[in-house]
Amino acid sequence: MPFSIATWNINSVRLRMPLVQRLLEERAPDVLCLQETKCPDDLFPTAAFRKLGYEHIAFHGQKGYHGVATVARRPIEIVEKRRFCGIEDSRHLSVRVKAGGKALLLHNFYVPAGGDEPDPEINVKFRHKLDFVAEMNAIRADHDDVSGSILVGDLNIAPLEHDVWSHKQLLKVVSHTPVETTNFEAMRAAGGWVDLMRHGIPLDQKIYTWWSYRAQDWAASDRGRRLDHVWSSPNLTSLFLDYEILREARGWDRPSDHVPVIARFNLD
DNA sequence: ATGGTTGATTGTCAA
Repeated sequence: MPFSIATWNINSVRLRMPLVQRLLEERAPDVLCLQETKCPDDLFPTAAFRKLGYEHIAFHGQKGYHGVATVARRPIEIVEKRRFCGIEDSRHLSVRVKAGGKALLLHNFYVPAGGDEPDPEINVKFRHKLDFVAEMNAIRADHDDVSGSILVGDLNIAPLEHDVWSHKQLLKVVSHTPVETTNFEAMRAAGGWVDLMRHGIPLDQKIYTWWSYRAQDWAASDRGRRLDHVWSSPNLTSLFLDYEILREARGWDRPSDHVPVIARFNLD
C-alpha cells in the first residue's frame, strides 16, 4: 500500500465533520492536513477522529478564523507551530512522520487570502499576504538519505497560466496577480521545493482545486483555481506515485469551496 | 461592471 497524504481546506472542521468522515472512510489517507478549521484547540473534534482510526492529532487553531490541523493513522511528532509576520494567526503546523524508512517533515500551511484589492499600498491584507510568502523563503525542502520534506496546504495563489480558468481575466484578481505568482514561484524554487501537482503534467492542462461559492452553477461554469498545493523535496519525486483531486467533493452536501487533494508515495 | 455565497458570530468581517 502506498503512503498517502491528503490536504483539504475544510472551512470549519466542526460544521463539516460528516464530509471529513466520508473522505476518511472512502479514501483512508495515512495523513490528513486540514486548513481553515475555524476551531479553538479545546473544541477540536478529537473523539470523532479517534473513532475513525485517526488517533494521532496535532492542531494549531484559534477562535473564529484560520487554523490548521494534521491527523494521522500513525504517530506524528509536532515539530513547530510557526508564527509569521509577527502576527498571532494560526496558519502553520509542521510534524514529523515516518514512512518507508524515511523521516518526513510535513508542513501544513494556510496562506492569507489577501483581500480583494491587489495593491499593497491601500490593502493591508494584500501587504500581509506578500510579506507572508516572503517569510516562507525560510521554509526549506530539507532532505538527506533518510529524510525528506513535504509541504501542503491552501496557499491561496494559483501560480501558472492554466491554474486558473482564465489567465487574462484573473491577472488583476488576488490569487493570480503577477506579483503574487512571481514571488510565489521564486519562493518555491529558492526553498528547493518541487511542485508535485505539475510534476510530469503538461503545462497547458487546467488544474483546479477551488470553485467559488458565488457561482450559480460551479460545475457548469467551471471557473476554478489551483489554490491548494503539494510540494516535496527533490529526493521524494522518484517515490511520488500520483495524486487525485477529489472534484466530486465540491458537489457534496454543504461543501467546502475547496476539494481534497490526495498524493501517494511509494513509501512503506 | 457588478454581484454573487458561506461561516463564525450575532453586526460584521473574512474569504
